[in-house]
Amino acid sequence: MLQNTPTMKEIAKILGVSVSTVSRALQNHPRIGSRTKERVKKLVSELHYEPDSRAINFKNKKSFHVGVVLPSLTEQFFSLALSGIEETLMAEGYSMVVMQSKNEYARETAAIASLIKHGVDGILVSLAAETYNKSHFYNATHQVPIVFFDRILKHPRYSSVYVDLSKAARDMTAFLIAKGLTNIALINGPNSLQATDDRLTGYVRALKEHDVPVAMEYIKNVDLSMEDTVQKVTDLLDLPRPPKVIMAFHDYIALDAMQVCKQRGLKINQDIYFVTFSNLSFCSYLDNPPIATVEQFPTELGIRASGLLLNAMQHPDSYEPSEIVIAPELIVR
Amino acid sequence: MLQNTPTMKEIAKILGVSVSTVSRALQNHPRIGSRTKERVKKLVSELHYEPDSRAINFKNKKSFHVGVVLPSLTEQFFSLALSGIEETLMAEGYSMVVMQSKNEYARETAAIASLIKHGVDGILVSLAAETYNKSHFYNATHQVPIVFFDRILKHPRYSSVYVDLSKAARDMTAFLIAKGLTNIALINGPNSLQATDDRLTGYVRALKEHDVPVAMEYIKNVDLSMEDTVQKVTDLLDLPRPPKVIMAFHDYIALDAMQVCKQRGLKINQDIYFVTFSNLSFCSYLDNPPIATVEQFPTELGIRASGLLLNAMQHPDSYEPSEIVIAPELIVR
DNA sequence: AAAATTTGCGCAATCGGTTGCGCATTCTGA
DNA sequence: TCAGAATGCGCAACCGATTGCGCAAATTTT
Repeated sequence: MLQNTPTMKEIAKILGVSVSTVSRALQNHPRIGSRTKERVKKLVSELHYEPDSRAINFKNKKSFHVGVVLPSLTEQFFSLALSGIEETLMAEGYSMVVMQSKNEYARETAAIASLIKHGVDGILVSLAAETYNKSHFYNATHQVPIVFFDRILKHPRYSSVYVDLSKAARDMTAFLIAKGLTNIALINGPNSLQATDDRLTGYVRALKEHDVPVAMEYIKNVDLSMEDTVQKVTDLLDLPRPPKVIMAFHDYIALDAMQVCKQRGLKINQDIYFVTFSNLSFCSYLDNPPIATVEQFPTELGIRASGLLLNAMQHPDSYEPSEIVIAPELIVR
Repeated sequence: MLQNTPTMKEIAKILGVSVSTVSRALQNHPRIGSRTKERVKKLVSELHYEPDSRAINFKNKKSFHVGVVLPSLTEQFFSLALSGIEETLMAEGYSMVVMQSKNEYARETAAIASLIKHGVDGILVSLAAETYNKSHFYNATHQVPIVFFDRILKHPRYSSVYVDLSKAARDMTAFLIAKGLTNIALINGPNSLQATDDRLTGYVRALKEHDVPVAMEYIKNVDLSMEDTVQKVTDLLDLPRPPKVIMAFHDYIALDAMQVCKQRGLKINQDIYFVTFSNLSFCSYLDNPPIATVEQFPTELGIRASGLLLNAMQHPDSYEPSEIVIAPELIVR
């Protein structure tokens, strides 16, 4: 059923010319006669000849493929980033090989190895939550340039693009304090991520700047399971002086937390308030959405990261790792 | 900064053996002495030698890449399908090159052409809403096997995997009638999609089976813009006998439709009911979610489609196009 | 009409591996 | 001790395209 396209050799044989003539005819080389060019082109289109891209990539030592490794394909944040990446790469003739780590260290390592094996020209990575050991990147870097985005690896050797979450947390906290809401709990992400640090830093800084005491019992880290979220929220609500606001690092965490609150008879946006760090579209459809959130511009993140990588791939000699920090935007609903 | 790995030639020269010996030593060929094998492997690991995948792919006439073309990366349905595809392909050593058509014909054509150029071994496609002309697939098929999923192209030449939406619509309609809700409006998708036909067929069939008259003014098609949805819902509500239920082909369409209803003072799940065809996770967080929906098993869809494609790629000679129909599941909340 | 160009095309190397075949050398058995 | 087998390794072709160089014929120049 699948007929394979002919090779240049076959074209050449039929026409009684050499392979090099066919090659040059197709490139409109000036030293090939116009009569010959026409004959070649005619036969090429008749036989639906297509050059073997594998052969060309081999010769050129390029594949025009970029690997993308991210925690999850189904999280809207990464989908949006991926969409930006795809558009940017397509415009430059590159295509995108996508793998998900599912936040597992083993998968991430396997993905990087697989990408290298498949011969990508560069890699974009957003780290898995589980990744403590980073040695797989140090090896991979021998082969191709790597750019980190969002969940980055701070290291002078790598380029990275990320959102200033410290500022986001600081602005958000300041906003809440200004509204008179000072009992702010922070439900933060896994400690392995730089972003978790950053949010905490911004939160603490804002509290101190406004002379609000930092209550350690208000600061929780959750893994990404629903059970853990339920547990931590329960802990918070059971405190002698429960928080008036819950600052959740992710919209889905906030949604789960809201369920817990509702079950305990608390009215959202009345007895307790929520704010989050990811401005996911569907939250605007909720009857009682979080009162404020942070726009992190995921698509922009993807675009900028691909831009850095394209630059690294196209000018490998002059490539120097760099860092792009995107300013978050506080959104009050 | 990026040091390139040595080639076999260099390894061979250092060791004073031939390239073929190095190659065979790395493959544990029985005719190579164990002493030599060790020397080769030692040097190989010292120099961090990695075989050039482009050379190997070239020789093997395989790239172990599969192209995936879908309307959007940011729609949860396709994200889930993509996730299933990724897992299935990874398990077999294939990786996935993703491109989005954004429902545009031109982008879809360009994507297919680009994938062929990049030398993928097979392609998975979910059609763009705008795609009326399908000739780009007929050409591509000369090169590699193509499998359609969800938004399929019915043609004996192609394999396809899709959900039986006719049955879904029929079951859903029957469920509503059984609840005594007979004034059912259908907000359907673009006419270019097979799924749109199927939903209409199932809807009409169920109505007829239960002797409910089919009201043409209850049947609307929307493009994927919010404005159009608002317009069509307004039209429905302005009817002398407005519908009691709105059956929306997509959750986001339902959400937009709900907003219109709310603005007109209608109470969701009281004055008017909603049902949808896509069981997106966040709807369960709504205070008044659609009373029923259809699980379409998008991940399963992706898995099955990749399975068919893997089979086609691994056994190209015995490959015969086939069709997999997945049964939808009615979910009553 | 001879010399200098220009035009048209083929030869062969190359990219980095894989693999069939053949040639030594060593080992085995009678 | 000597044929036959087993072992260890190299030569060279090959995958499909690109490209520098060279050679001959046609064309232009003097």
